Amino acid sequence: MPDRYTHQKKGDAVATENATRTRPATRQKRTEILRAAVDIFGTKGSANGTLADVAEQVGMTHAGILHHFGSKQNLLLEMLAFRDQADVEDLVEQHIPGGPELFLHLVRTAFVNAQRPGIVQAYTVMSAESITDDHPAREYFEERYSTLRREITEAFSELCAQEGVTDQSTVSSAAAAILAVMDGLQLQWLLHPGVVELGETSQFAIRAIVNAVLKPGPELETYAQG
Amino acid sequence: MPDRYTHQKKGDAVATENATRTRPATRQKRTEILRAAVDIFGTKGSANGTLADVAEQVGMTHAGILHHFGSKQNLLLEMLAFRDQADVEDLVEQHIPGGPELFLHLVRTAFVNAQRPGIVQAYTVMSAESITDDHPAREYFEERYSTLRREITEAFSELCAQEGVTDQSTVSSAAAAILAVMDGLQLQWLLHPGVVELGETSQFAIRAIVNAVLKPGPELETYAQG
DNA sequence: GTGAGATTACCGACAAGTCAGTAAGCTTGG
DNA sequence: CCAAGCTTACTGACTTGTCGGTAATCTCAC
Repeated sequence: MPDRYTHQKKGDAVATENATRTRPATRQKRTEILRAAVDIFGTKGSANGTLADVAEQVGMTHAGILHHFGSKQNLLLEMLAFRDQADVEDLVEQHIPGGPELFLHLVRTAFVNAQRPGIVQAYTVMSAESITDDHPAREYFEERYSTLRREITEAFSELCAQEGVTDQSTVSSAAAAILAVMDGLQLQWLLHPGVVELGETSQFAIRAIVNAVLKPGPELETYAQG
Repeated sequence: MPDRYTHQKKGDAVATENATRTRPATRQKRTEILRAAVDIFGTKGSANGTLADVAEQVGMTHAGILHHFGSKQNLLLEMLAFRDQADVEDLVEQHIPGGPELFLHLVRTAFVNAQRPGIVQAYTVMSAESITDDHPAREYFEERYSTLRREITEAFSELCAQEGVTDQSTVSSAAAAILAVMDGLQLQWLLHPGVVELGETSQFAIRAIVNAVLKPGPELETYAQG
C-alpha cells in the first residue's frame, strides 16, 4: 500500500478542494457516501461493516464506492476527517475555545452528542478498534488524543493562573481524565440510552475533575473505616 | 445465565466440574485456548482475529478449537467469563468489597491492570465492539455495567451515610462516571503507554468524583471570565 | 489386569459463503 | 468526443463450520 491515506494519483494535499477535477454532483455524492459510512461502520464496526453495505445505502455497487475512495481503509480515514470537519462547522466561530471556556465547550459537546448516537457510536467503536494491530485509524487517534490532552492542559494552566492556584501537578492527569470520562460515558450511554444521561453526567464529572485540580479534597483512604 | 454459554449437549450445570466427562488434560487445554483467545482477540479484535489464529497459538487446527468450544461466538463468551473468574481469583477473599472500601479496591484494580495490557486490551476492544449490531457480547456488557453501577451506587450510599451527607442526587452520575474514567483511561493508556499513567490517573479521578459527591464545588460557569 | 467397546481429542479436507479489489466496458454531462 | 461516474463480471484470499476418520484414553465385564 503506497500512499496510504489517499488514492489520488497526484500528490496534492487532501484538504485542497480540487474543483477542476470534480463535478459538484460528485462532491455531493462523496458526502452522501461518507454519511452512509458513519452509519454503517458505526452500526456494525469497521471490520464487520462492508463496502457493499455502504454502497447499498447510497444506491450503488461496492465498486462505485471504490471508484470514489480507492480502498476501504481510505474511506475509513476520510470518514473520521469528515466527522471532525462537521464538528467544527457546528461552532459559530470556527475554532475551539481555549482557557476556562474550553470546559464549558466540552460540556456543551456532550449535550450535542446526546442528539447524534450514530456518530458517537462510530467514533466509540473506531477508537477502541484503533488499538488493534495495524489498524488504519491508529495514528489518527494517537494524534487526536495527544492534541486534545494538550489543549485541555493549557486550559487548566490558564484557569490555575486565574484562580491563583500554583500547584499544577494534577493537570495532566485531569486532562486525560476528562477525555476518559467523556469517552467512557458515551459507551455506557450507547449500551443503556435510557439509564445513563450523557450530557448531565459529563457535566457532573468534568466539574468534579476541574474542582479537584483547583482544590483537592481528602484522600480516599480517609473514608475507609479504621 | 448457565448453560447458554456452552455447547455441551446435556443440560448439566457448567459449574459442576464433571470429572467423568472431561479428562484433566482437557481442562488444561481449554484454559490454554482461552488464554490464547484473550491474546488474539485482544490484539486483533473479535472480528479480525480468527479461530485459526487462536489455534496456531496453542498448536492445533481451528477444527480442534471448535471441538472444544462449538463456535467462535461461544469461545468469545467463555473468554469473557474466564477473565471475570481470573479477576476474582486475584482477590484474597473471593468477593468484591462493598462500602467505602470499594473505591480503594477500584483504584487497586487500576494499578493491577497496568501490569496486564493484554487483558485490558481485549476487554477494551470487546466492550466497544459490543455496541455494534447483534454482537455476541452485547448482553454480557449490558449486565456487567448495570451490576457495577449498582454496586458503586450502593457504596456511595454507605459513604454518604457515614459522612452525614444527605443529598444523594449525584450518586448515580458519579457511579457511571467512575466506570467511565476507568474505561476511558485504559484506552488512552493503551494508545500512549508511556504518557498516560493508568493507576495514578485513575486514583486522581476517582478521588475527584468521590469528593464531588460529598461536597460539590463551584459550578463551571463560575470560572468563565465575565 | 486385560481386552472389547465406547468416548474423547483432534486432524485433513472441504463446503459454502463473504469481501476487497481489479478490469473492462457502458453512459452521460459538458 | 472524452473523461468522469458507475456497473457488471470476476478473482483470489479468507473464514466459519461440517464431516469422516484416526489415534489415544477411559470404562468395565470378566
